[in-house]
Amino acid sequence: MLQLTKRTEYGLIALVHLVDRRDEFVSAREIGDAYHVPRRLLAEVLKELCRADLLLSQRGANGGYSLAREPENLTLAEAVQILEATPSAKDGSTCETSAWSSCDLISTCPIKTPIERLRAGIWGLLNQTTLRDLATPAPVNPLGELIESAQASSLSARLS
Amino acid sequence: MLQLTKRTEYGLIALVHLVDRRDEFVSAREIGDAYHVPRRLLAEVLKELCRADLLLSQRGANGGYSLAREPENLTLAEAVQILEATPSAKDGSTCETSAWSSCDLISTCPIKTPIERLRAGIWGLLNQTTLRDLATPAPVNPLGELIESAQASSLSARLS
DNA sequence: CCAAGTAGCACTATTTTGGTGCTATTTGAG
DNA sequence: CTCAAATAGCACCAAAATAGTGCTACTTGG
Repeated sequence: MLQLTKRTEYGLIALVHLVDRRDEFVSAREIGDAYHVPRRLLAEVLKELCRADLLLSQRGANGGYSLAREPENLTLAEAVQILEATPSAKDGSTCETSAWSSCDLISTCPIKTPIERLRAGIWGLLNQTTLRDLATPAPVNPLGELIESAQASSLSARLS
Repeated sequence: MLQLTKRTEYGLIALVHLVDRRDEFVSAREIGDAYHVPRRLLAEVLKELCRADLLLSQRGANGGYSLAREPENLTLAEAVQILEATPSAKDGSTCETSAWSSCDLISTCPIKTPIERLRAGIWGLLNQTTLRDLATPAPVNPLGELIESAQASSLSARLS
């Protein structure tokens, strides 16, 4: 099931924040304070991202988190897949068979139900968009174009 | 909050089903039976779509539902917005100020938080895709291209 | 040694979701 | 005229998901 939850929101905020601080370890406290996000919950999300090897962690004083990869080759698909994962579905085996994993979605890809096509489309968007795209305000990325079109069509929709 | 729920799934299934039955009234029973969807729940969803003027309804024997518009000019954005609407947020005033309405999303469109950009991107995709696109198996539509890219990238992801 | 961190897990209150019950109304057909 | 098959409109419930917190253990720089 596609869900963009607070966990995802906090996780993406943190990831974007870390883009500007490469080769540095940033604490959960700092990020939480910067965006007025519940510190403890954010910490929990960061731990998840760390377990999934999207982040590196440094324990102890002056510790914190840092991107484990260049923002250019970290797709939102990866991040969202981790952030939206149900805590119950963390056993690795059922993780891959969930409705949201790319594999079963694609393996049955003469797609049947409409919602599966829609999910696949959104998945494609997430796969095309990197953390760099998300962090860059310029509209020269997949997200940018789709945001443009959202603007246009919503404007016409307001007139109906 | 973006959520693709069962309601949305059932609603989209029904809408697609109705594409092939223009100028005809199809009962909730028929659709429910055809896709093994709980009849009562589907009926509830169809009523919602009807209240939102996406469907026309005919009461009484031989009654049912029919598309109120050509599939070409019914965007998924509209459908999803209605189907995902919380029953509590059905008061029309707060409906427009929810995080998911296009208007407030766009009005503040020097977008701030990452998740808002992401939501706008998904919204753009939904705005570009019509019910016709969803009903058409051919990949000559926005969804199709993104599904292609989902296939490609998931394949490469499997190798990592 | 200690303060500031992360690691890990369990737990709770609230909200959301999926689904059902019930009654009223409409309408075509026998 | 009556009945069966529909939609219309609520209200309701159980189960699941979500957001958030508590607590303890471990690590590490100063």
